[in-house]
Amino acid sequence: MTIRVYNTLSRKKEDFNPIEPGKVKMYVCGPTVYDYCHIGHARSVVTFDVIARYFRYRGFEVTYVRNFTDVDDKIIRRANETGVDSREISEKFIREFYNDMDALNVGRADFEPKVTEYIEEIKDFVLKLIEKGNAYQTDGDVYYSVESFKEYGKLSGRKLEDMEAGARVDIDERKHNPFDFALWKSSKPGEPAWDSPWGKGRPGWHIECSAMSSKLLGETFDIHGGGKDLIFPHHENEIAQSEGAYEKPFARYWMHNGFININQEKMSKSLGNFLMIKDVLKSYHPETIRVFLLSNHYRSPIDFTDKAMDEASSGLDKIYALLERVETVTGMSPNEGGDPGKSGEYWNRFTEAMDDDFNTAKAIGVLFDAVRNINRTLDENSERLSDALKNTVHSERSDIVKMGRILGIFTESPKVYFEKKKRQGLEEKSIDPAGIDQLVRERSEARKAKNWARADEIRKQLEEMNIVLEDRPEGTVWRIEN
RNA sequence: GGCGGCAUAGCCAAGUGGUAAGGCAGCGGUCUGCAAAACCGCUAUUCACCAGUUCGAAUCUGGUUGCCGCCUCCA
Repeated sequence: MTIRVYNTLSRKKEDFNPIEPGKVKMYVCGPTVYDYCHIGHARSVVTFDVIARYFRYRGFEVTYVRNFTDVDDKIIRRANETGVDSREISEKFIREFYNDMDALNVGRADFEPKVTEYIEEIKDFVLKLIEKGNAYQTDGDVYYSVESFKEYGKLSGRKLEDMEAGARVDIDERKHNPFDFALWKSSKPGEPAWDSPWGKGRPGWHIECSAMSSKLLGETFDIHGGGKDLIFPHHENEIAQSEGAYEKPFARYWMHNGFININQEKMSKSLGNFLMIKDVLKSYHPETIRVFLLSNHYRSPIDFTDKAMDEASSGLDKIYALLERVETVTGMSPNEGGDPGKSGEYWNRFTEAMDDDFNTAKAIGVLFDAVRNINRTLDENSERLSDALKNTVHSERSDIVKMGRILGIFTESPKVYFEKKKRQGLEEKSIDPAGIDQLVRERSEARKAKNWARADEIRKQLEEMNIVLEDRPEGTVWRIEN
């Protein structure tokens, strides 16, 4: 079974055929580090994290590159606004990026290049484009001539003529065509600058990805990804640069993730509704965020709402509860299972879903099917679980754990997961757990004495505090409702 | 103005020619002192609307309506 990938370039799903059999080389545009990461960054990074994980589990040798843009107008602007050195700003927000992404259990890419580390390569690239007649110098700036690349617009489906009609483009007399873009920008005093044949300056926005990808992955590589908004102009311009310079296809498959809305509104500066990852993490378990993100197909828009997050949270609780149940009933240790050699029915269905353009939404449906099936088996055999059924349960649980490894969830033991969740809920609602425990003890005494009236009274009292009790054979446990 | 996307039950959502996954919520049941959790059953003869292609369409074609994105260095 081959993996199918939706290619923005052809606007179709295609069979994935790597350049080198068994190897995947992918480049994903990372953040410009001038602020904290918002939930939209999380979607992009988590999406491609899962894709890279899945390729690896499917036996591919993956080389994954995700860059940091650490020289950029926005960083400089932030530096000017705050009086902080631009280098300090970029370093700070790279640290913050790692804080957020580590929390979200995002794996590191194989290469995480920064623009400032590739200045020489970038200058060479610009020189090459000038030599080939794709770029021209004017004052201390170098521009790419879009008219020199006859396929300009092939990714975004635009034509230069069409765009000129209604677009609002800055009129710059020095440009041959309004859509020409900067490869190298001369610097003002105090701005980050490097010596170059064109004077002191810095790279333009698009050139870094062309330069770094060719250095790390080659002139042609398999997958190039990023957010939908990057299709134009960023990725269009990368194609113009790289194919202009090397005269061969740049990336074979272009993958773009959709956007996140907040309560049906686009995140925007004017609305001031940018939702930062670090803030979402205050209210929700990181795996809840992953489940939320992966519950929709990566190309569809998704709407971030408290309700959607609560639903994701309930779903995750249900699965962790099942894992805990299996652990209790069969004595299977928390991290046991996930044997890659063995594959059960659910695992097979899961890979079918993932093979189809990484359909994590469908894959999560399979996950819930597996959960229900194990619960059913355990319910129907609550008296005694035969060895044969025990093996079935083990195998199905093993499938679930394997799926979790791809999706980047179930990394905690159920016990720790529920404890963490409880702690977070207590903090948010400022509830004192000792008081709850006291009431629960009192209720247990009442129950022992068959004083049901008192027991129910306490249950009711706790219910009003959003505390739900569960009387299990081994004792009463409580949890906070969302 | 140009380009593109989307419209599936109360809500979220998968499904690109073969007769509607899954989750949340709701109702009924099993279990329970009562609950909770779990499980079982029920909840879209129907996929925005109209026409067409086809033995057969949510899925393809044309049109209509509605929503959204990009064309502003916002993932």
